[in-house]
Amino acid sequence: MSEVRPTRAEARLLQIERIKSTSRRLIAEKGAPGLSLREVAREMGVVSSALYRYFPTRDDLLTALIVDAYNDLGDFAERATSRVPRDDPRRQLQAAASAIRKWAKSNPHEYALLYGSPVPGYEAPPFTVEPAARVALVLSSIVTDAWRHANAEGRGDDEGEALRGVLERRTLDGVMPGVPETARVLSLMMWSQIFGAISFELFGHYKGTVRNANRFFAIVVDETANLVLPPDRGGA
Amino acid sequence: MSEVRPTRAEARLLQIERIKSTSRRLIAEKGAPGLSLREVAREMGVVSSALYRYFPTRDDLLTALIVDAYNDLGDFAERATSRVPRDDPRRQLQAAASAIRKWAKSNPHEYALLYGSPVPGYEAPPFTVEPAARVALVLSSIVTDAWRHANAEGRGDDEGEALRGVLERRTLDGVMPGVPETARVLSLMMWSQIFGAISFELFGHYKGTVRNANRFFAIVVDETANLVLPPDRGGA
DNA sequence: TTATTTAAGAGAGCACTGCTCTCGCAATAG
DNA sequence: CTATTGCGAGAGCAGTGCTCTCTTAAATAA
Repeated sequence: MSEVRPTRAEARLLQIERIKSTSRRLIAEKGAPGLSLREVAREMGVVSSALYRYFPTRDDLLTALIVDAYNDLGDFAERATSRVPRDDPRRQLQAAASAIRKWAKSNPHEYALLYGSPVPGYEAPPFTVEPAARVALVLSSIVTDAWRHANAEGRGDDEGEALRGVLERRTLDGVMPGVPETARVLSLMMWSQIFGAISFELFGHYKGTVRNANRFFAIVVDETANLVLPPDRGGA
Repeated sequence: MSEVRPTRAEARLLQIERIKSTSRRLIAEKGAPGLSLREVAREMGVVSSALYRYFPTRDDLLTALIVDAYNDLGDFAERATSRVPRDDPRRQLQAAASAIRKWAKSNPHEYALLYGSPVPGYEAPPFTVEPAARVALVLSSIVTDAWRHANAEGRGDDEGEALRGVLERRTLDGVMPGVPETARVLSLMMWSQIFGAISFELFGHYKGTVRNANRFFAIVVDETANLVLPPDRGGA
């Protein structure tokens, strides 16, 4: 009979989920900085102090939402990538980038929470790092796979030599094995380029200059793909 | 004798300047979202309601600070560019980009105010557009000058043909006359690339991947310069 | 100069915020 | 059955943006 009425632990998880979902709703309406615990409580028909049983502070609630959002975006990008055949890394990059942009445009306030100004004084807890890295992982593994299958070489090893010390070794050796140093550096560049373009579009900086944002973004992704992908031999 | 004691209009401008400078100081310490009118007033030894004689609302004060910051950044980038000989557009781009990055790292909270998440519900007043465009103008005129002096052609006109309709015509025709459509599009790409890289660095997204941010940024700028500058004929 | 209009700061007050604390009630554990 | 623990309610504190009224002083008009 412990199923008709939820046990205490179940009820707790359920309530946490309810808090997060109404918070997400309010953020979608008014943005994350304006999220008010009291309003969340009001929406739930509960008094504000009750929320502190679940999240000791407003920042903790925001952190939980950030982690969820990172995972949501990561899932979305992963699924979009996996729908493209592995032997077409260029189209995989396009799919991943488009998915990221689509997610951003569907969840602009959550995107701003992840990639906009960090809250001053807010230090991201360590457990947010891994979910945050998932999107970057999607992009970097496309590049890694492409190089693995191409068996090609970088732009010249003297250039690779000149890049010694630019990147952290330990983190990237595990993620992008066998990729020439040049392509690794350019992958990070691609990463910030994609998010930079999305942020500029979403935050209104393109107003007055870019007319067709879809096509502009496609060009941006294609150009950066030229930089990071191995030179194809005879392909289309 | 109307100089020992300032006239009313002078005193007003002086007080406005005092409000903005203490606001800037507080923003530098705690970030723009946490800026409190009451704290500004307290710091000035004045009661909070007095500030409303000068700025009808908190957003208006922030807008004034944003305009000042855009102009400050624009000046800074312009001066840095002008210190480089006109016949070396690559070094001009590097100088401009480095200046932007330096300004951002010296004024991180103001940078976040300009290029981070827009305040939800905050619509940038029209008079902020021109100061905001100044930095972009610095970059685009370097590219424009380079193409003018090179007298070169784009990457092929079929490609330029394919780009029809991507950009707004009127605004860009006045700013980048004589530059092939491809280079125009890539200039906007460079713009968002530079700011994307700076934002990622400043907002902590490179933690764990980029080790030497200075060198990484130099590489990013150099690579984007390859895209936007006309192919040089025989130069170093 | 005198009278009048105008600008500016002081201070009280309203509705809101995050957060703390105490108090009861109900579900769980021993 | 009793003791413990978890949770919601409610009051309260210090802070916020913003409005309103009152008083004083400066600029302007007569």
